[in-house]
Amino acid sequence: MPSSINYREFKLQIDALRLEICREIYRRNLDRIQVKKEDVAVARLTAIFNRTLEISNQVGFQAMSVRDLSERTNISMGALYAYIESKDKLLEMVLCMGRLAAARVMAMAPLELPDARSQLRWLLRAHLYLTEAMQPWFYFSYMETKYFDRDARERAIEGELASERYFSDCLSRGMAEAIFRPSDPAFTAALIKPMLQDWYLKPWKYRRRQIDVEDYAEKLIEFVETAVLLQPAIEAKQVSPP
Amino acid sequence: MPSSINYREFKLQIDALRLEICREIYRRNLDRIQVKKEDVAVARLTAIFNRTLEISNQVGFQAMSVRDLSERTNISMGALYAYIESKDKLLEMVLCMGRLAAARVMAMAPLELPDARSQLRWLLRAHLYLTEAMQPWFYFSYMETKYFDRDARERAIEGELASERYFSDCLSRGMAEAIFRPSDPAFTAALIKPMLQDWYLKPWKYRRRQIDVEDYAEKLIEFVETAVLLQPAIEAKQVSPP
DNA sequence: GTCTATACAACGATAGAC
DNA sequence: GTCTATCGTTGTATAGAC
Repeated sequence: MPSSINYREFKLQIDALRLEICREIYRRNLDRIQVKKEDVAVARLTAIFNRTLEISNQVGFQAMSVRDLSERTNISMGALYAYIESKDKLLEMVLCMGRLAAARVMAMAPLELPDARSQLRWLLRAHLYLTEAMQPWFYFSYMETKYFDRDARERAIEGELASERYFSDCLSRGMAEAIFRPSDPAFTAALIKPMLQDWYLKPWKYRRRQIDVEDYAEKLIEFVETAVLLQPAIEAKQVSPP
Repeated sequence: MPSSINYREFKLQIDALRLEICREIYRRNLDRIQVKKEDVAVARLTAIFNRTLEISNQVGFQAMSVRDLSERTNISMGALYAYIESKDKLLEMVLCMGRLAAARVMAMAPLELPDARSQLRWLLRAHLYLTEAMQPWFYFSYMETKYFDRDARERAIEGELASERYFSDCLSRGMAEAIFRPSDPAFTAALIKPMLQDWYLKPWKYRRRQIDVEDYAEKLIEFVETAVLLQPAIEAKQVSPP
């Protein structure tokens, strides 16, 4: 992935990735899934995952009955259980799908960025674009974490902390390069995280205000850089009133 | 409330407020509550509300069975229903409690603060202290909003937007006073909000790092002021490595 | 591989004794 | 004002016909 990213291109890569990942999940769970025709199974599994996120993000995973899921996917109760074994295992597979996607995207990072500032920009953009492309999954994961079993909950928390570490490392680097203001990098990273999460947690707010991912990315970068750079950009753009 | 606030004092005021508010909720719902001895009823209602938040924040409001609540409050199913009429009405009362508290606290704001900078500081502190003192309610309200009925959901969203308006107005004021950097005040306010919310949404993270409300308030104020002030404080404190 | 029909547990809520 | 016992409903999951 080039260091300057454009959402449209990014989205194409993600969409390709997703098909691949659903196929991988099917293969990983061959013992639990009764349906043996791979193409049939992968297609229906994908639909099942998407509907699960859809319904859960409206009424919650607990409140989503398997009957609901059966109706919305047009798969009968009996057939559905040939794919998912149980509601708990369904959750497990859905979570696995997002984790795989996130890992693959981070692996797309350019190995060396010239300085901490461009690295910070890349991190912010990549985070926003990924969570935009897979908004339902990230929203789901955030809102349902507390209902997960211990193992899944710990993985989710580890994910949160790991992504903070990317930022905290980048901030340390910028301080070492003497282009970032001295501060507590772990804490600053902890402040940046919720601003990134707001994008996928309250999509209604930004849709209403007609702000898209790229607008959000640009403005967030401006805000964070002003707080973090030793010499923030002088170009103080005058904003016209609404 | 003085313009410089201390959490300990703030907490005392909130605790007094809460008893008052539970009594008011009892009186508002006299027709629905079968128990007529006010002191008995208010005491038990308070316990019911607290346990409801406790259980819901672990397993979710939907998954909390009234039986669970009955066991944890040591009130039998029959008796419980003499207080709450239905699970839905219980939710309504719990939400009402928090809304009343938030409104009363905002009414505590000092009428005139000398400049936008001290107003911004007051707003940040008041928000953090209130949500710390009533963390279970704010966590609950955030996580359960999407399950509310239309009316309650709209109220919750209105609350979010209203609190953003406080910040956006303050930012506009600061720009007019020529002490804040020119920028889009609504968007900056939208970025500040999730940093405030992180405090009550991920208490585990800050407990783990031994950061209390006052630490958080101070550091957040520093971060926001650096991003927002035209001439940020020069005192770039060197942070000793951990 | 998919369907309909059904088993069994847990839910919100209420009746009636005390 | 509080309890125990019970109602009808809805949930997850499965059996067996096709």
